[in-house]
Amino acid sequence: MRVLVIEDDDRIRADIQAALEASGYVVDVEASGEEGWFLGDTETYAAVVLDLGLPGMDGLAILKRWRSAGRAMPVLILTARGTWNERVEGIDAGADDYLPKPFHVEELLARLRAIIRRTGGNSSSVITIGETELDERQMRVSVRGVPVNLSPQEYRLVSYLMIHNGRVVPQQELAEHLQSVHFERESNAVEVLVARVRRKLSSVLIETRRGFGYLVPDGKNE
Amino acid sequence: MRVLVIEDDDRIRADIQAALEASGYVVDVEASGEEGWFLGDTETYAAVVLDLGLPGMDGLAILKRWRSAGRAMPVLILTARGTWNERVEGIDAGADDYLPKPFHVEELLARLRAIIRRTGGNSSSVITIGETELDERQMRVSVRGVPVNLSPQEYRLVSYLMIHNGRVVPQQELAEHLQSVHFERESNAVEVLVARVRRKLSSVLIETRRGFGYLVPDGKNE
DNA sequence: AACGCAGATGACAGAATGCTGATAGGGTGT
DNA sequence: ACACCCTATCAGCATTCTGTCATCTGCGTT
Repeated sequence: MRVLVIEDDDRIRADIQAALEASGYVVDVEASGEEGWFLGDTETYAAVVLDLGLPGMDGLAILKRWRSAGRAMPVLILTARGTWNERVEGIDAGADDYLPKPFHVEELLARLRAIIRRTGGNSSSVITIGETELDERQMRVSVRGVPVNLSPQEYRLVSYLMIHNGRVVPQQELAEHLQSVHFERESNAVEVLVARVRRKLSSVLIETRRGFGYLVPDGKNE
Repeated sequence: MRVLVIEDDDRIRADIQAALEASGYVVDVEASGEEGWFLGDTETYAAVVLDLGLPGMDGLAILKRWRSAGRAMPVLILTARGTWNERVEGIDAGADDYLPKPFHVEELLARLRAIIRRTGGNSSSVITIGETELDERQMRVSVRGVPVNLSPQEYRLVSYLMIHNGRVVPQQELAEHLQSVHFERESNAVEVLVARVRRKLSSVLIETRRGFGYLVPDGKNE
């Protein structure tokens, strides 16, 4: 389950990212409104957490541009100004829910789950690439219909790569997403992880792009 | 049987809550319209008691949003203004019954029983997964037809997992739902609870997703 | 063909996670 | 006051996870 977070406050953004990742989401974060808009316009997300008080392009403007371009993913709006008017404005612009700051991360998680469920995030939570299937709701990976027992880190790796299928993901990015505080210097933890996953999946799902990163090929010609 | 009460008057709310709990319902109370809407939208209730004269989001607006989002639980409307017009409006918005203030708690109980009975015959109150059966109306869990004696906490755990079957539920979320507030990561209460439930059910209903949470697999019938 | 280096693999140990039985405090009904 | 059930906590145990190291492998360049 991939979620986009657009929030300029470093602290809040980090908090949200940590909480979402702890809940098993794959998180893209963005501080700038422009970059955020671009990502939401071009990538596919299960949901978006959108701050209204952004420098540059305003949150509401972003939302309106998405909606008028036909992007229908559920959007949860954050704002410091908790006025009723603003809430109405947000809903009118096409927001699915609204959360005034300050908020508890737990509430953010609950509301996010709610809007994802409401917009049918259930049905579209299975990604199939070749013989490998990823069920995000059950957090389960199967090859030829047989469930594979993956450790948390292994699952995160596979889901991240499969969700970003068709794109070369740099090792650096993977390492950051796996966020294990431990690796500092020249660690080959990612490589070890990839090896473990490959053995368990016994398939050619993950390709190596020497010098660049890893790639799960596009699943669109099936 | 879980019931949601949305009413801003403290006195009335407390009265209703006391009466309902005395009748064996599990009651969530909420004074704010927004929070109430959110709960009704995200949680599962056997019925809702909804006051119309709420500050913030109006009762009718709440009801309409639920209905247009497909939430079908029976709703009993309360109002101080006992006009015929308003009654029609409420019914149009999707209310199942209407009770003008002031009222006797006995009448509230009777009408609540009535609308629950009326809409409760539907199949959605029984969930079967494998050999395990959850009857939400009777708040009873059976394995191979044999009723299992569960404590309140145990029942909440099982019902929550079964209602959310097919989805990995994080320990954190479970702990919150069991709403014993003093949960930190320093407690393994959830694990203990799961262990007890497993022993009582003597079945493999609840799977562990190490590092993520617990999962009751899909029952293929939803 | 040789070489250098990014990546792959196997082994290992400390850490993390979950399970279980025992215990005790709290609440309820008698 | 007493007995009983429920439930939170603790401690110990078993298992799994995961980063690191040492050592290969093989790709791509020279």
